[in-house]
This record gives sequence, C-alpha cells and structure tokens, in this order.
Amino acid sequence: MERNFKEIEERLAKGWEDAGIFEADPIKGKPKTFITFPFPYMNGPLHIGHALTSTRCDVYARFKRMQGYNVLFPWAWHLTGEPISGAALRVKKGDREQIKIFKEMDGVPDEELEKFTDPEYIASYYIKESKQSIKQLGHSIDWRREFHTTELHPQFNKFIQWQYLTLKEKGYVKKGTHPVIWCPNCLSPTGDHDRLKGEGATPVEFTLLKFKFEDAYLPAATLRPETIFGVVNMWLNPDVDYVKLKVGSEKWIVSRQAAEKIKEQKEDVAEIETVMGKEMIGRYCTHPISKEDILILPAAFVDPDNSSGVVMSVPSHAPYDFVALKDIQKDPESVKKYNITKEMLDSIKPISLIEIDAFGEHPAIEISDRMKIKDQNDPRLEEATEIIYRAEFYKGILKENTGKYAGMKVMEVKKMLVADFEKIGVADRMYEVSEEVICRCNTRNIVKILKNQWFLKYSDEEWKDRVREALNDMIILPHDARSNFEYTIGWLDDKACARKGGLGTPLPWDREWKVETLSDSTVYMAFYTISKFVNEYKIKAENLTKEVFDFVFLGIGDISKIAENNNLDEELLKEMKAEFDYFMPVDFRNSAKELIPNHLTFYIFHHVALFKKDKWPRIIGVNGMISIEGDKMSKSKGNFVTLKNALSKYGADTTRATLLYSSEGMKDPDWRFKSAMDISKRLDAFYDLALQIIEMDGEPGTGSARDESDANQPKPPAAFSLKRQIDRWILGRLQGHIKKVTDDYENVRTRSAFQTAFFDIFKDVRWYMRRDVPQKEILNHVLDVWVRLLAPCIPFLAEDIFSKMGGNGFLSVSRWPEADESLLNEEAETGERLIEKTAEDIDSILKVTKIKPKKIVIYTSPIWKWQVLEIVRGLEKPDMKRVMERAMKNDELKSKGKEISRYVTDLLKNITKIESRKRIDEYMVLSEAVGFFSREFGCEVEIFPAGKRDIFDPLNKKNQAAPMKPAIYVE
RNA sequence: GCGAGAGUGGCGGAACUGGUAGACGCGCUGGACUUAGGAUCCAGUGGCUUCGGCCGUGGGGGUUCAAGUCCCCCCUCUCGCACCA
Repeated sequence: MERNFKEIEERLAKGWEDAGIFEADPIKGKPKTFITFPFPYMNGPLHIGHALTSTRCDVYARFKRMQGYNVLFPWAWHLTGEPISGAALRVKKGDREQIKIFKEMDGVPDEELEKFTDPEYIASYYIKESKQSIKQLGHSIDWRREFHTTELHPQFNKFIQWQYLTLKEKGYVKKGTHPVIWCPNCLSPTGDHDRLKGEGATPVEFTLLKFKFEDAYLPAATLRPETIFGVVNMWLNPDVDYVKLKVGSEKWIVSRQAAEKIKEQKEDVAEIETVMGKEMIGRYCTHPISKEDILILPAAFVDPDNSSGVVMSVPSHAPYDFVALKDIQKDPESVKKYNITKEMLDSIKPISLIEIDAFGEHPAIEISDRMKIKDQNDPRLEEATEIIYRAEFYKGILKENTGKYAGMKVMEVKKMLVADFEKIGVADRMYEVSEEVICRCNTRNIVKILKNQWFLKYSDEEWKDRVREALNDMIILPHDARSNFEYTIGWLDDKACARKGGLGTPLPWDREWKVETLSDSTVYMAFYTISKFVNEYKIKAENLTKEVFDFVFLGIGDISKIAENNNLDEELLKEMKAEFDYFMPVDFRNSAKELIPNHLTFYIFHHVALFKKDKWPRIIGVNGMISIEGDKMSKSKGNFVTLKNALSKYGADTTRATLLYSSEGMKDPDWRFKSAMDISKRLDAFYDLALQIIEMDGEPGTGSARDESDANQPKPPAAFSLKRQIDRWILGRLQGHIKKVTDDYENVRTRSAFQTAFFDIFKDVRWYMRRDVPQKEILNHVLDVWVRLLAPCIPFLAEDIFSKMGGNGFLSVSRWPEADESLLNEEAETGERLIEKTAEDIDSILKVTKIKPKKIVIYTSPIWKWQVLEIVRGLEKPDMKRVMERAMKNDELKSKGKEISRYVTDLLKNITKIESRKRIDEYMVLSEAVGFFSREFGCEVEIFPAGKRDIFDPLNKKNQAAPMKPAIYVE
C-alpha cells in the first residue's frame, strides 16, 4: 500500500485535536513535565531551524507523556522589538527589498501584502500561518494557553509589568548611562544585523587632551594619552571646516563631524561659529602640562570623520607624526603661505618619553627608517604604527621626563593618567566607532551616550552566585554546553533592558521606554500556567494587578482581599495558583546554542531573581545551528527553507525524522534535500514492512497485545512460544533496544534514538524474517513495541500503524515499553552471531572456490578449544607458559598437550581479536539452523562436532574448527 | 583576540570509561526475483599490495602491550563575544 502521508497526517492531526489529548490540566498525584520552546519571532514564517528545535521539544514531550507524565507543552508568539514595526514602516514607504522578501521568500500574496503596513497585521498573518505549520508538524501542544507578547496583548502586558516592578523592587533594575552605536537618521541604536557595513564595530573611548588656543581649547583625540609628554606640534587639516563649540563652560574647536558626535555625547553643547582649518595653521596653542607653545601645522591625514579631528604630534613614538613632520621640514616652501618659517620648523625636535628594549631613543623614527617609508602617503605607515603601539604598550616604560609616572609601564599607567588629567581639567573623553558603521538606512553612524537608560544589573555578584547555584542543580544537555553557561555568567555585565522604538511592554514607571526583546522573554513560561484561565474566562487586564500576580506566583497576600480588590472570583484565583504550583518549574527548555550567551542565561537569572528555588529551571537542552546544503541559511542567499514548504514537500514525519537524525550534541546539523528523500524512502519501506506484518497469516490482526484493564500496555512476551533460538534472540535484542532508546530520549539524543529505534530494529526484523519462518505473534509484539519507540520521532506513521494493528485509543497517549531484563539473552545473541558468521564464511569460500555447492559440512569447535580459550581469557597477562600450566592441571586437557600448545600460539598471536563471548553449544545451535543454511545455499547441509571420531571429513577440515569459527567443507 | 565545539571512506556520519576504526544510511559494483523497475532481497565496497601483508581518523611530536580517543605544538572550519531577534 502506498504511504499517503498527506491523508494520514491530516486525519491524525484532526483526531488528536478533536480528542484533546494534548491538553494538560493538573492531576493530583500525577507527576508532571513542563516543556517550553522559546517563542518564535513573528516577522516571517517559521523555518526549518525553528522546526529542529521545536521538534526536539515535542519528542521529549511525547516521550514523557508515554512514560506516564502529565505533560504540558504550550506555545506562544514573540512580537517584541523593532523588526516587525520596521518592516511595516518599510512596506508603507514602498521599500522594494522588503516587499520582495515578503513576496518571494515568504510567499505572501498581493492582497495580504497591502495590509502589511500595519505591524499588528503582519504579526497576526504569520501567527496564523505558523500555527497551522506547527499543528501540521504534529506538535503535541496545549493550544488553550496560546498568547503573544507586547501591549498588543493587554494581559501579558500586565505580566511583564509585574515582572519589572518586582525586579526593580528587588534592586535588579537600575538607571545608567552607556555608549551605543547610534543612527542619527533612525534615532535608535544600530545592532550588528541592522548594519550595511561595520558588523562587529563597537564604541571605542578616546582621550581628549585639551590644548589652550586663544579663548578655546583644541581637544586632541588619542588612544595614547601618556604620549602627551612627547607632543611637539599639533596637526589640523587645512581643508576642513572646524566648529567652535560651547561645551558646558568651555569652548572647544573640533571638526564639523566631531561636533555632531559631541552633541550626542556631552551635556550642554551649542555651536558658536565656524572656523576654517587653514585659519588656525601657523599659530600656537599651549601644551596643557608644560605650558609651552605648540605650533599648529597642516596635515592632510587628519580625518575630520575620526573622533575630534584634532591630532597631537608625537614624532618620537608615532610614525605618522614623524614622517609628516619630516615631509614638511624638507619642504618649508609648502607652508610658507601659513607664515611658517624654516626656523620655526627647524626648532621642532622629537621628544622621547618611552623606554623600550627593542628600540633606541626614537622608536618611530627607527621603524620608519627600517621600513624605508617614503612619505606620509606610504600605506605601510599603518603597519609601522601598529608595531610601535603594541611594543610600547606591552613593554614600554615611561622615562624621567614624565614626572610622577616615570618608571611605570605604559599598560599600567594609562588609566591612572587619564583620571589624574581629568581631575585637573586637562583631559576629557569622547567615543568613536571602532570602524565605519553604515546603517541599513544608508546613514553613517556615530556613538551616542544614552542617558537615563534602564539596565538589568547582571553584573551583580550576589545575583551571579545564585545563578551559579541554580546552574549547578540543573541538567544541561549536552553536558559539554555547561561551560558555555559558566563562561557567560562570568563576563556578563549590566544590560540595557528597554528601548524606545519597536513593539513591547512599556516600563510601568517610565512609559516612554519599552522592555526590549531579550528582557521580556525570560520568565513568561510562568504565564502559560495561567493563560488558560485568561483565555477561557476572558480575564481583564485591569484585574491582573501586581498583587494578583504576587499571590499566584509567590503566595503573597490574603486571597479574599485580593479577589475583592480585583473583581476576581476567589475560586478562580485559587485555581490559578494551583495551576502555577503544579506545573512550574519548567522541566525542559530547548534552543539553538547561539542563545546560550544571552537568552538561556538570562532565563536562569530572572527565575532566580523572581521565584523560589523550587521553581527554578530543571533541564536546558541546546542544539547546533542548522545549515542548508552546507551553507548558512539566509534570506539574502535565497536558500531559506520554510517549515511550510518542507511540510508540503516531504510531510511531517519525514521532516521531523530528517531533522532529528541530522545531528546531535552541539554539532551543526545540515539540511539536505537528498537526506530528506532518503529518509522518506526508508519510511516508505518501514510502512510496507509494518503492513506486511499486520497482514501476515496467523492469528487475526489484533495479535498484538492488549489487555482490557490497561488498554495499551504491550502484552507480556512470556506468553509467546520461545522454543526457537531466533525467537529468543529477537525478543532479547528488543529489550536491549528499548533500554538504549529510552536512555537516548531521556538525554534528548535524537540522532542515536532514531538510529536504534528505526534502523537497528529494522535490521533485526529483517534478519528474523530471513532466518526462519517468522511467528506472527512475535512480529506483532515487536511491531507493537517498535511503533511505541518511534512514536516521539514519527508520530503520524507510528500512530497510523498502531491503529491498523487494532490498537486501542491513541498511540500518542499509550504506555512506553519497559525492557524486560529477563528476556535479555546473551546465549541466543551469541548463537545468532555464530550462524551469521558461519554463513558469511561459507559465502566467501564459495566465492573463492567458485563452487556451486552440492553439499556443505560444518564442523563445530571441540570443547577443549573453548576450555583453552577460557583459560587465556581468564589470565590478565597470558603467555604460553602460564596458559600451559593452567591447562595441564585439567585432566581432560592433559592428553592434548601438543595440540593445545599449537592452538595457544595462534590465540596469543591474535590476542586483541579474541571476542569475549560465553561458551555455547555450537553443535546444537547450528543443527537447529540447518534449514536456514540449506535454504540460503540451496543444498544439503550437515553439522558435525569436530571432537567426534569417525565423521565424514574428506579434506581433514575438522581440525581447523575453533570457537565461533567452525570448519567448513564444501563439495 | 577571548570562550566553546569540530576536523574520520566517494558522501552524511558511528565508535559510551584508550581494546578488531569506518556502525547505520546514501552512492557505487555484482547477483537474485521480475513484463518492467528509480521497487524489493542478498553480497561486496578506506588505500596500497609481489596476496604474505603493509599503510591509514587535519599536520608534527609524545605516553602505552594497545591511541580517533590521553599529553604537548601547529593548521583549518563552525558558533558566540551584548543593546539584536
């Protein structure tokens, strides 16, 4: 029969939904498992990466449900942040790129696209579509608890406000100031992914050293404030417009571009007038420390876009300065127009202030000579600067002329020096981007100091300690990932938790700020436990006050008063609290590994801050990052695989199995079209085999295994006839598989689980059917266990086969099989191994001799060889002498000294190859399999024990017979 | 640069505490069954080979009776390093 996955999947999804089997309510005394998937962001359709992570959650949910846990697996949607509202705005403006993404990548039809100017509409569109996909994918979700974030959901909004009010109360939220990369056009911080250029760029702090110039200051920007002691001239760009600024009570002269930055970084800044660069050249400013006159010289290399546009010159330690100065000194004519004379130029001499072993008096001069740098346009100046900077920073020591800093290392003195200079009003600071940043809106970005920004105090050591405590009690899967959490907790610093743009929940005490996306996704799982009531009873947002949440989540307050104050039924309030108490904490949460340094760690932080210890998270699972055909998945590359497309192409089971089988641990899985096709074919084959078993002759189809009292428990196998080794073998193997698969699911090792539950059992069943006439009852039982083991991975197919077997109710809520240790059968295992190996050996003999066999004779090992083998195995360091000593003590062996020594020599040669199997009665095992051998090779087969006298043995083969390696004669 | 993970056949990938490397799947080769087969079943499949073996887990050293696995050095790839979902 054809496997029509569409028909099967649609029918069963509806069946599950109609029966409501995935809806979970508290059941007294029944253990629960609470599983959550990080709610997806709805600015586009779900993709195959979401599906990987969510399917891992669903596998765990289905597994635990079958194990008898009351499993709650809810779902919600994340709308917080800029992208949805940004996209809506771009659609409104007719942005072609954006419209193309919606149309071509996401497949949004034109009539829908028209409404995409509204962020709420975009969200609702994708929620609808995604919900459909998740249902189709067979996730066992309790949809009654569905919700979405931001103020678009007033009740959830209240929940986040409760969270933040509580955090603030506890002192985990504070006000702060912070430099960010800022787009002056969008009027918002620009994150990495919002940049056309400058990914990875960060704000860098420059020290401004203020040189008095007439009634103002020239603030020279530098990363090397200690070199102030070596300044001999000043550089300004003659072709640049400078601006005189009022900065507080001072006046600064900086480039026009710098003025715009300073406005974003300082208080009380106003522009006074424009000053042309060339007007200032040839005049003198005053050194802030030595008070000496410093000549201002022209320099084209001064970039008005970089920091203040004012550069101090330290030719002794800065190659640029040295080379530029030399260029001018060589050609005094060029600066004559600024009224600069040769004498003025010649009086400028480098001042050395840093001592370093690798260089002499003037390192910058030395390196410029060494590298034969021609002039200030030489591109290698960059490299020279780098070399000197590094060498001096790590190894340099300040000289006598630096006053109180003399003798100190450069790397140690920086901070102290800046602090000192700031104190005496000589230094200030400004921020600059570490490299050019261009926003997606095509605007060049600057650094802005955000004031009155709200921060989560992740730097708090006490908080961190409690997070570490929580982490210690948690299970991290895979275990390797734990160190990533520890590392993250270590470096985590205060984090801005609110933004001004995009969608979100306003901070209750400062409503112009909205809780940003990584900060409103940390404890929302608690909301699932009450969203059922919110949805069902349409509880109003205004009734969800802080005291209500305090009561439900923390057990604080008097229930009657709270009920009255908030117009809520007391019973309802009680039920909400009971629901929370029952289902919390979250037992299992899973996501991709990229979320460890932020979301997953924040998740622990907030739980620890808000809830009692018994509500802290239990297990976190992580998986790798998915790629498509070996490439990173991205919309711009056009290799974006949506869940919807995968489902329509391959169906749910194939999609699930392909994902689950694609990787394990932290390895990055790769989605390949071909793998999906392979899996699909294998599933077809499995379906055929299952139907074949069901339709086999024998007891009518109900063969497997139910009893009325416990509808879905597999039948105790003891009732089967286990006379044949092959029957004992397959049941024994099955127990081993049950144990392994159970352990794999427990640790969410889906690849291993699927390997065993699908392929390994498949292989065993094939062997069973080939080896002898199969017993229908046994196959029915195997299939019954088999579909249970597969149900978490391929729920539709497993469920369908289960129902075709005549199973009662739904497999999805049937019992998980338990391994029956008493059925593990090493003897049968060894026996089958012997048969398999013997068949292989005969095969290769036939191949080499090219005989078409008329008769095959198999000679099994004599007992004494087993005995000798056991002696060898029993010795820690076997050698000939010790083995023979032992053997000669045995009366049965004594008479065979010569033969034994020959055999032992052989054994010791291949000592590493000895299999440690228990002795079996080979003669009996092979005799039982005579039928199998004759069928396989199409001829008469005889078995003799090699130890027996007077047996048919024309080529004297029997002496070669050894344990697990019978001798073979073919004619 | 820092932290984490990884590098194994033609391919995807196994190998838990060091113990027959390449499980399982794909592909390929041969065979069986077939009106047919892109179906199914069976067998073979790391390289070299004078057919006795020899060499093989990114590269180079080391520990051990025994190393993909442990130790040291180096190379390459992936993810993360925050105001972004």
